[in-house]
Amino acid sequence: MSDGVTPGALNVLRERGFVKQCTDDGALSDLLDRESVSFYVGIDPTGTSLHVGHLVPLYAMAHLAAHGHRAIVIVGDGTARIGDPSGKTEMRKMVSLETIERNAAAIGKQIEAFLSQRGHSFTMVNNAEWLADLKYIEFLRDIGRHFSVNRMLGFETYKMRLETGLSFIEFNYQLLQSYDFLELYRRHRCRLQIGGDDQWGNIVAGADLIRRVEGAESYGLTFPLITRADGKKMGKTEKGALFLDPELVSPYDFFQYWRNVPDGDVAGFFRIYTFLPLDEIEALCVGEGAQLNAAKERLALEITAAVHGRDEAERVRDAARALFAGSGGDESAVPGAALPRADIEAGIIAVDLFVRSGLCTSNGEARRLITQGGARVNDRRVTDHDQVFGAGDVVDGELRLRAGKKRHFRFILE
RNA sequence: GGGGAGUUUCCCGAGCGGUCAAAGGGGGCAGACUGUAAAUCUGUUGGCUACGCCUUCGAAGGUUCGAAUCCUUCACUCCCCA
Repeated sequence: MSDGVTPGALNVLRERGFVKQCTDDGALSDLLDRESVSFYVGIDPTGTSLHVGHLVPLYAMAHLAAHGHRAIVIVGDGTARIGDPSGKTEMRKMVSLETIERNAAAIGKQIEAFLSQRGHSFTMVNNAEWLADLKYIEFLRDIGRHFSVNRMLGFETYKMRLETGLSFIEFNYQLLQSYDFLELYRRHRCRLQIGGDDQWGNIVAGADLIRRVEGAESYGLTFPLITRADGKKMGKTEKGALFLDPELVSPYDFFQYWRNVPDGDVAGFFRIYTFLPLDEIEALCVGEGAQLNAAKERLALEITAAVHGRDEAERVRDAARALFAGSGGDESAVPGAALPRADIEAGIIAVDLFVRSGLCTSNGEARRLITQGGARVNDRRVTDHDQVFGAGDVVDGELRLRAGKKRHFRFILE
């Protein structure tokens, strides 16, 4: 019996909708109730920032940590050099070593920021530690012999790739990930691996390997693939993925993404992407119409707080309110940029203004926006492409642009 | 190694010597409606110093007054045979 363990961890995950598949529900539940368990999740360092897709494992980690279990994260340095074919229809691009290292460091920081907010910590390991110096012959003899090609070919992920082509290097990914699990078991007594459902095959293979080599039980648990009620891709915006890095996606835009989620997703997203107690979630989501709309604001607030901090979340929430409800509150969190005083005094025509703000990507687009009546400056519709804005249009040191109903931008005079 | 099919604008997918910035669908954007939702309807959707010009149809050359469309070479993908 270890100290600090709160029972019911698996149950919490299940109730909140984190569990898609589990290798042995009962046994894992018992284990988690009995002792502090080291568990791991692997994250591919394919970019400089995590995106909302990574939020599910992050929340799962936080829940498990809250129950006294210890998180290990592999930002797959060694495996990233191969690329996991699971769920992919095409071979993944290989990335350079330096890129991987830089990405891994950035991602580590984000995980750290997320977990530390709730007082949790985690261990980050680099699987290059044991993968880099593997000897091929030894690996084949000690590890490879436990894998049946026949069985692997039966896995859905490989079957799919057999149609389109699967290179040998990718076919080995499962062995390496299994070996990771084994090494973590040896080094940290890691008994549980969690991951997306596309990882099921790899996770099970790892647990099998540990049983064969070490004669020990270990477990795997996968999360469901999160989809949206409207069929849009989760976390995808016009501009691309919804990243956690505020440099890539402003907290305001991050907030707005959740604020505009389809009705049918609200309750489910509350359970996965917030830490609110279930009864509170239920109470928030009972209504429809205006009530549900209000619940969305809360949803957006909570998620933004978990990622960017409470203060920032409230700031952007207030800004959004000011913009949409016209309550005239603090709008400082609305995305904007500085505008040199001299520029505005010289006068800027409408088209240029919108392009410069980034609200439109080309003059043509700006003209179209104006023609279609979607362009506003200081809440007045712009009707002429060449309308000139000058110092006299500056209100409270700002020029406020709007494209359509939802996209806002502030030019701040300096 | 041999034979066949293919690579088109954000995606899918027509086009097969001029009338092609390239049909249609999806997606995006805007308008109406609304709850900052969904559904629906309408418009729009390469760029520009804009009745004209420039860039785009895997890459590079060539034929032609003129090419996404024809020829040559290269790259990649898929299929069949070994």
